[in-house]
Amino acid sequence: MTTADGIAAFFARPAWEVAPELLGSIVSLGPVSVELTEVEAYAGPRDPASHAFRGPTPRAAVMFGPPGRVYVYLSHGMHHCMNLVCEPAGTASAVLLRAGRVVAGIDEARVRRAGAPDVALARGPGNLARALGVTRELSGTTVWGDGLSWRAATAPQTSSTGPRVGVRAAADVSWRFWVPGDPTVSPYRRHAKADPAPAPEGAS
DNA sequence: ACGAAGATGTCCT
DNA sequence: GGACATCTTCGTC
Repeated sequence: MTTADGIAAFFARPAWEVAPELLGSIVSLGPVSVELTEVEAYAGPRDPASHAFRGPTPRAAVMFGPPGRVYVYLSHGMHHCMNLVCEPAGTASAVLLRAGRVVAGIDEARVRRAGAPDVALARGPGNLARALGVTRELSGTTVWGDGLSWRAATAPQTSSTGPRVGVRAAADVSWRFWVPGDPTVSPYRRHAKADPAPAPEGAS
């Protein structure tokens, strides 16, 4: 899994399949490395919550490209969010990196996230990108080579699943995956205008 | 050209 | 649980 071809093959599958296997893997940029503890899958044109839902717009075009690249977008005008592109070129899907634990370069991460406790340095997609130093300029680059790098998990992680955070459409598709009980995982927040959550089984 | 919504984070009550 | 900052993106006119 260390060659470019091997990494590309790993990502050349549907995002919902890749996503849980990303838990425990490590993304690095410069001095900072983050071990992923929470991710979300987005399935492209078939997924109303995906930026690729309406086809290859300028912003979403990267997701229609080859796997193993990064898709970075600006959320609410201030937060960068980082995704890893899945599936072969022509098919769009991606995994949003929602949270992780800083395992290298923690001094630099503390500077970038001044005031945050260590467990929160990379908690939430905007904070993860900030701790890592990821900006839109990296969108379209691969996770191998000089800039970003990625290393597979050394052992499979147990994962919990649940609805994705902050999405209005397809609010209850269980494509969020996280390491159960890990303090670096972000809290669940439902979109204010999402359909009401389904009633729990047995509720009246 | 215009405007509404947004894969968020933080602070407030 | 709710408000709001902030500005890009994209659909619509």
